[in-house]
Amino acid sequence: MGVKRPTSFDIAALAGVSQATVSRALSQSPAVSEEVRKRVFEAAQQLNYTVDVNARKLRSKKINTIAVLISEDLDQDNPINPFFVPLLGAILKYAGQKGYDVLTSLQQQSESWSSDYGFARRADGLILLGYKDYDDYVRKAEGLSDIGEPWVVWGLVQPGAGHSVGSDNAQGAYEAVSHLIRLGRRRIAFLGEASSSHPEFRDRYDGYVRALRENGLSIDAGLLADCFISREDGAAAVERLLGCGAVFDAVFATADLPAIGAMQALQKQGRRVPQDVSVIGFDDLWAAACTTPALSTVRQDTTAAARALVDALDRMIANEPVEPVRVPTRLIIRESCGG
Amino acid sequence: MGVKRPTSFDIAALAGVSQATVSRALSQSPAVSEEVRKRVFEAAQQLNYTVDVNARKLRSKKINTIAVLISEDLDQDNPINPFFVPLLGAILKYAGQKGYDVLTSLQQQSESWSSDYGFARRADGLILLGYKDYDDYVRKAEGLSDIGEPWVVWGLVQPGAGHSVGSDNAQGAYEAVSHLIRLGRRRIAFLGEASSSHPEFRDRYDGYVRALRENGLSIDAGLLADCFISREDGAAAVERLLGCGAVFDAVFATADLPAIGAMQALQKQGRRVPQDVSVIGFDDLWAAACTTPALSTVRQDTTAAARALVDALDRMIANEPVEPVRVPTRLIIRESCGG
DNA sequence: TTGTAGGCGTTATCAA
DNA sequence: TTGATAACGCCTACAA
Repeated sequence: MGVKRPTSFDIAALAGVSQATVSRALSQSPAVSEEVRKRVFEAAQQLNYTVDVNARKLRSKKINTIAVLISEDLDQDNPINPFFVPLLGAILKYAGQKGYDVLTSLQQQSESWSSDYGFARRADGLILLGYKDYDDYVRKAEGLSDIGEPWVVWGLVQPGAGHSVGSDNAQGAYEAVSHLIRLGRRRIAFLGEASSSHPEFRDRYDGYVRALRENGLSIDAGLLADCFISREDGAAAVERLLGCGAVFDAVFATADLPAIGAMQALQKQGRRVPQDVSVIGFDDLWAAACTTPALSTVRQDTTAAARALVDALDRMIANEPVEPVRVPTRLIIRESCGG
Repeated sequence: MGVKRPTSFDIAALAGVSQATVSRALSQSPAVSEEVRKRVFEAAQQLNYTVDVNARKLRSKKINTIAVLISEDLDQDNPINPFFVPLLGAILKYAGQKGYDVLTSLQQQSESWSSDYGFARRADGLILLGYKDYDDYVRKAEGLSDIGEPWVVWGLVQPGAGHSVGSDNAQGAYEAVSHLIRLGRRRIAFLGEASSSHPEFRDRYDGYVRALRENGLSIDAGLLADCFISREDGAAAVERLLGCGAVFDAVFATADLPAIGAMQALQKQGRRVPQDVSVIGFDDLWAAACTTPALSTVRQDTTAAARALVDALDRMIANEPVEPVRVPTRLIIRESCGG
């Protein structure tokens, strides 16, 4: 209890060198002899010394910290997009390997990202996951760019915007829907939101359309069900479709949660999955393997995504040019689509 | 780009006061007139000024940061105990409300917690989630206590150890098993690990035993299946039981994941859940509502847990006495246990 | 290769 | 209530 923390001067005294040499030795400077370095390390170990990161950050202006801002509320009563979870995990892991500390913050309401993180010298750069309000997001992001604060956003792969990393949503959707068609499905419902305020979902819709077109199938507006990313949304969307008397033999949902809700609703209405209706989701949450039947889905590669995000941020921090990254997806076939 | 960051001296000049006054005004010191405070805030706003947190931490010795150390690897290929996820979320949320920054780290291997976080002045205190190796954990934790570093651990409610918060595991298990008995189940299999290196599971086992005893049922060693917390473990455990010809009409698993695996294995063997076998899990992961049948389970209250963890740490940081906390659980009845 | 000395941007201790 | 002034613990020219 109450151990007084040693400083680099204490180490210097013990090792019989100057404080500056201690600093150099501990920060791996090449300009220090092997013999001295060893003495310094021993002294440090003996006194249980560790560099005070705050003094270091203040003096060196290198923060060595990444902030991950999640724009949703994450807890038991108010869960976030569960896809962010493995993504956050992968970011923590990879950033840690690269020597970054990671500060994670749930963005409750409109705070100012730039003053809270950039100007406050809390982090070298920001990774943004999710955006409740797209316009608000854009405004804040511009604020970041204005002050030259490095940031990367997940999901929106905009041509020209260097600071974005996302899955190849159109291609992933295209492959999923093509697979359904190959299985003989012809009337494929789309569960999702095609509004412009969520470009990722828009891209998935485009992939859906392309797959249909290339196979000579037309888009039936009666098979498009607006739906966001909760299980309840998916169930409600299916019930709406059935209520309107829509006829379909497959469902493609833009996320796993609504896909699961859709399966549950179908089964409640006596439709068999996959015999009567095939279902494919998007994300590959771990729970996709827990449903009955197990859910086929388009897997987003969170490990690759995390690497791309952190690497991009790294380069921006180092003032190097950055290209947008499109992470490939992979179709995971389980039981829910048959075949 | 490259905007030069203003310092408190710039604010002082603009507001026509001394730098010290700026500091006092911005840190809500009572010793500053309303009129001056207002001028200072306006100047700060005008120059887009924010306190440099590193300088503040260095000088004040208050870090205002909590570190959450998760002793498991968290990503797509190597998922952690999914229960930690909403818990982490709730911690992020509550700690954020209390004004703490939260640093999260996946502990890959044996690092020294004390030097990395305490002595390095990275965080005021640590919250520990999970422990791969119990003995290693104990050793490191003792290292923390030796240097007077505040820390709280989730899960192990040890009498006497002030720094622990956990669910009331024994009571939760007791209620679940009692419910099964009330439903007429008599041969209740236990899926879990009763080893001493995981006291939480041990407590759940004790609850199981107490419920049986109080109802005049005896413990049948043939119904105890060793199993850790993955879905595969649960499925394997059930297959082992069936393979041995064990007869049972209910399964209580110490976590949701093995409970889900158990249900899948049972169904694959042609046993109906809940008609032939009732199943109850532990945790109430969100996926519990996605299975068929939906999984009954013992819910751990992550919101309350997060509050207890952060509050306890808070008090330890302030050098106040801390009691161990036992967070109540709640039995959630869905379809998998019948009735 | 090492030492000296100055400063990073605050907060805290004095006087005034 | 405010203003000088001295730390906080380290990094980094610059000089030796």
